[in-house]
Amino acid sequence: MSDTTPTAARELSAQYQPAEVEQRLYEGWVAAGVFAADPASDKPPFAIVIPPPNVTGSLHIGHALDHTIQDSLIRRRRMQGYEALWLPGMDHAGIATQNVVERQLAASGQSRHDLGREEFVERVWQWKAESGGKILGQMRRLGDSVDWDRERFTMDEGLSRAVLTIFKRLFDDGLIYRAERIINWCVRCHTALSDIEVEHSDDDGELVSIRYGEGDRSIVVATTRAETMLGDTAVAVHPDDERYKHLVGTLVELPLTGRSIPIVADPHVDPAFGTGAVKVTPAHDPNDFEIGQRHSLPSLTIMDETGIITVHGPFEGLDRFEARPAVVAALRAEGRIVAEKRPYVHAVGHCSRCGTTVEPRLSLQWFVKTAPLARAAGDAVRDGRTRIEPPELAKRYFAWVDNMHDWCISRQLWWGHRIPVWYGPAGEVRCVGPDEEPPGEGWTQDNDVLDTWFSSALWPFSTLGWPADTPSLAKFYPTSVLVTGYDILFFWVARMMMFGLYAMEGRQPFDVVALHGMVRDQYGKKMSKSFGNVVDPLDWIERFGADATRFTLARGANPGADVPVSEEWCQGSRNFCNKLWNATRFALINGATVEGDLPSAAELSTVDRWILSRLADVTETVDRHFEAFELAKVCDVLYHFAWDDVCDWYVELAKPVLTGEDAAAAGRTRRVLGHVLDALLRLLHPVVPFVTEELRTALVPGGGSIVTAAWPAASPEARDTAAEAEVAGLQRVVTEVRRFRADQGLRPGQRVAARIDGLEGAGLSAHSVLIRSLARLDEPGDGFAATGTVAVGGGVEVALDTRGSIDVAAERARLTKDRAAAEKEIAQCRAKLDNPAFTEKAPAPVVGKIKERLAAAEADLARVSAQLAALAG
RNA sequence: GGGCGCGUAGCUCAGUGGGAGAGCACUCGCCUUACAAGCGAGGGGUCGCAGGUUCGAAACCUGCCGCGCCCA
Repeated sequence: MSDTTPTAARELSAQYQPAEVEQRLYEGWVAAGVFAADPASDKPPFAIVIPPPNVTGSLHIGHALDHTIQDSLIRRRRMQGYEALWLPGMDHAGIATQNVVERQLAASGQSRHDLGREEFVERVWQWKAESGGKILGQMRRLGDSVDWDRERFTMDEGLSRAVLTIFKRLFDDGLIYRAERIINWCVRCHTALSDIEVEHSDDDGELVSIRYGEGDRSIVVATTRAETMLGDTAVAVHPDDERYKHLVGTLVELPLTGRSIPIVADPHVDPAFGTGAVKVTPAHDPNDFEIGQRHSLPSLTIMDETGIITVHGPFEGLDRFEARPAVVAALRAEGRIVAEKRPYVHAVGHCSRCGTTVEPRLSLQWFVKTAPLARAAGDAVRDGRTRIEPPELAKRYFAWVDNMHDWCISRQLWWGHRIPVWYGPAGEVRCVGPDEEPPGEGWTQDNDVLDTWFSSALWPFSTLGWPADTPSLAKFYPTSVLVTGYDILFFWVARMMMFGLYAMEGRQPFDVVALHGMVRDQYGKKMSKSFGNVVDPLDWIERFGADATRFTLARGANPGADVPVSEEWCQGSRNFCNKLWNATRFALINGATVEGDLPSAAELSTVDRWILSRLADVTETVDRHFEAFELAKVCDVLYHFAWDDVCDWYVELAKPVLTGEDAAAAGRTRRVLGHVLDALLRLLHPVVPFVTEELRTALVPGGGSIVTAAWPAASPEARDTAAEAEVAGLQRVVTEVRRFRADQGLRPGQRVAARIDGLEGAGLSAHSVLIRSLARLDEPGDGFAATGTVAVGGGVEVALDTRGSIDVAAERARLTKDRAAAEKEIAQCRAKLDNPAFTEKAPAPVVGKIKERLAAAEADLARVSAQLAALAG
C-alpha cells in the first residue's frame, strides 16, 4: 500500500500539490472500505445508481460534471449518517462496441461473418477484458466515491437474467409484439434504430417538383428524395381540396416505371404545403406508410439494407444518393421536372452512432407497446412519487411520455441480449423465460438482439439484484436521486420510469430526478472537436488537480442549466484549494486545535463570536442549497465564507490575539480557529474531497478520515447579530482608512501614526488594537501632528500623521464623489417619503428602513461636507 | 410550423416586488513572513425594446426584437 503518513507528521509545503496526494488518498479510501454500502445497516438509506457510461467510452467533461454532482450528494449524505450507496457500472453499447471490434477485424481483412456469431461475441468479450472500461480507472482520478464491490455491467449474468425476466413478462402481458413497420434504418450499421437514436439536423438538400400523368389529368408533387418515386404506390390530396376533387379515384401514370397509381383523398395531407398533392411511398416514409395502411396500398421496397436501389433497370445497383440525381435527370429528359429548388434546407435524420443519413425502411421488428407503461411513467411524476428538479423540466418529460411512439427494440446485431423468442417448424412463436429450456429440434432462435437501452432501463433495480429479492433491493430501492443531463430526460429516464414502475409493482425507480445541463466553453459555446474547444477533464486533473476540476464544474452547476467552464476558471479553483491549504498551514503554525470544548460565548471575544455566528449562518445556508440541488450556490457560499470571512478577516483579526500577551485569550482563539476550519473543511469535503481530507488529517490528528466524519450540524444558537454588527463596524473603519491610504499613495506596509476618536460612541472601543493592526496605524507619539482626517461614519474619526503633505486633489476628488453618492441617496429616499401614497400603502418596516437610510445618508453628507470645507480652509 | 427557455458589468452567470451582485477580466499600489496560485484599493451596468399593473418593477402581465434547445 502507498504512504498514508498523515500530513501532520510532515511539513505543509507553501503550495498545495494535488498530484502528490490524490492517488494515495483514493487508494487509502478504497482499502479502508469507506465507500462500501451495507444493506444490513440500520442507518437510513441513500442511493444513487450511476448513469452507466459506455464500455467503449472514456471520461469526458460531461461525465465529470455528472459525477461531481453525484459524488457531492453522496459524500454529504454519508457524512450525515446515511447508509450511502453510489453504484457504478457500464452498459454494453451494442452498436458502438460491435463497431469497434468489427473495425479491428476489418484491419485484418475479416468480417464478423467470417468468425460466426459465437466466436465474434467471444471476441467482443475479449476486447472488453483487454481494452474496455477505461472510464472506470478515470473515475478514480476524479475521486468518485462509488462502491466498487458492486460494479455491474449490462451484459453480466445477473443483469442478463433481469432482461430475460422482464422480456418474458412484457411478452406474456401483450406489451411486446412483432410487426412490420417503418423503422429508422442505418445503412452503415445495418440495424434498426429507435426514434431516440436518430439525431435531426437542418441540411442542404433539394426540393424537386415532378409532374405525374398527362394534360388535365396530371398532378404535380414535390419531394426532397426524388429516387423514392420509384416506390410510389399512390398520390394523396386533401379530401376538401377543390383543385383535385375531380381526380380523386382516378389513376395517374407514374413516370419512368410504366406503372399507374391511384390518387387518394386523405385528411392528413396539408393542402397549403406545396401543390397540396403528395407522393406516397409506403415502404420508405413513416407518414406515407400510414396513408398506405388507411387506403390498403401496396408497399414497394426499392432499396436493400445497404441503401442500394434494387428495382428498375437503369437505376438498379446505384446507391440512394447516386440514384437521386439519376432519377431527376431521367425525369428532366421526359420534361417532367416542373421546378427545382437548391439548396433546400430541411430536417434530415442521422444515426447517432455513425452520422449516416437514416433511411426509413419497412421491416419486421419487435416493439414495446408503450402506451400503458408511459401513462404510468407520467402519473408517477404527476402524483409526486417522483419529483423532477428543476420542476420546469417536468413539462418536457410530460410532452415526451404523453406522446410516446411504440419502441422498436430489436437490433440486427450480434453483441447484446439475444431476443428470447424461438420459431417452430410450423411457424410457432414461443418466448422462453430465464429458467425455461429452449425448445428442441427444428426450432430456431430470433437472430436479433435487444436495444442497449432495454437493459439500461432496468438499471435502478437490476443492479440491486432484481429479479431476486435481495437485501440490497429491499434496502436501496427506490433509489434516492437520479442525476443526469436534461438531454437524457425524455428517453433513458422515461424508460427507467416505465420499466421500474412495471417491474416493481408501481414503485418508482427514484424519488428525485436532478437534472443538469451541458458543459460549455467560457463563451457559452457547445464543445466540439471541430471547433477545438473541448476540455479533457484528465488534463485538468493533472495540471490543476481533481478538486479544482470538480470545484469548477460544481460552481457552475445551477439546476437544469448549462455549465460554462474555462481553463482560467479552473486555475481560480486551484487557487482556492491553495488558499484553503495556506489558511490551514497558518492555523497549524499558530497552534490551532480542535481539542477540548469550545469556550462558552461569555468567554469568547466579539470577533470569535462573530466568526462562529457566520459559520452557523453558512452551515444553514449550505444545507438549504444542498437540499435544493443548488450546487453552484453551495460553492459560492463556501467560497466567500472561506476566502472573505475566514482568510481576509478572521485570520487577520486573530493574528494580534495569537501573538499577544494574553495567553488565555490566545488559547481560546486557537480553539475557535481550529473549530471553524474543521467545520469549513467538512462542509467543503463533498465537493473537494482530496484537499479537505489532507488538511483535516493534519488539523485533527487521530480524527480519522473526513469521508466518515460527521457533517457539521446547524447551530442556530451560535447566531449573534450583535457581534455581526460590531464586526461590520470594525470592518468599515478599517476599510475607510485603507481607502484613504490608497488614495494618498501610502504603501500598504508603511505604518502611520494616527489618533482614533469616537470609538466608544460607535461601540467599538474594544477593537482599537485590532483596527490599528489591520489599518497599520501606530499610536501617536511625541510630536504627532495630524495632516489628514478620515471621518468614517458612526462618529468615528481617524487623524493621521502622514509625515508630509497630503494629496489634496485626490482627497477632494474622493470626497466629492462620496458627497454625490450621499446626495443621490438622500434624493431617492426623500422622493419616497414625500410621496403620501408610499407612506400610506407601503408596509411600516419598509418605510422605517427608508427613514433609516435617509438619516444615514444625511449624516454622511454632513461628514463629507465638513471634510471638504476643512480641506478648502 | 408547435412547445420550452433565455436576454442583467468586457466574458460567464446569480438575483423573482422595497438599497443593482459574484467570479474572471480591467486600473492603481504592494514580495505587509499562511498564501504573488497572494495582499490592499478602485473603475465599470438606459437590467433587450415598448406599453401595462403597482405607492414602488431587473423581477408580475401584454406585445415586439434577438438568441438557444426540443419536437415536427
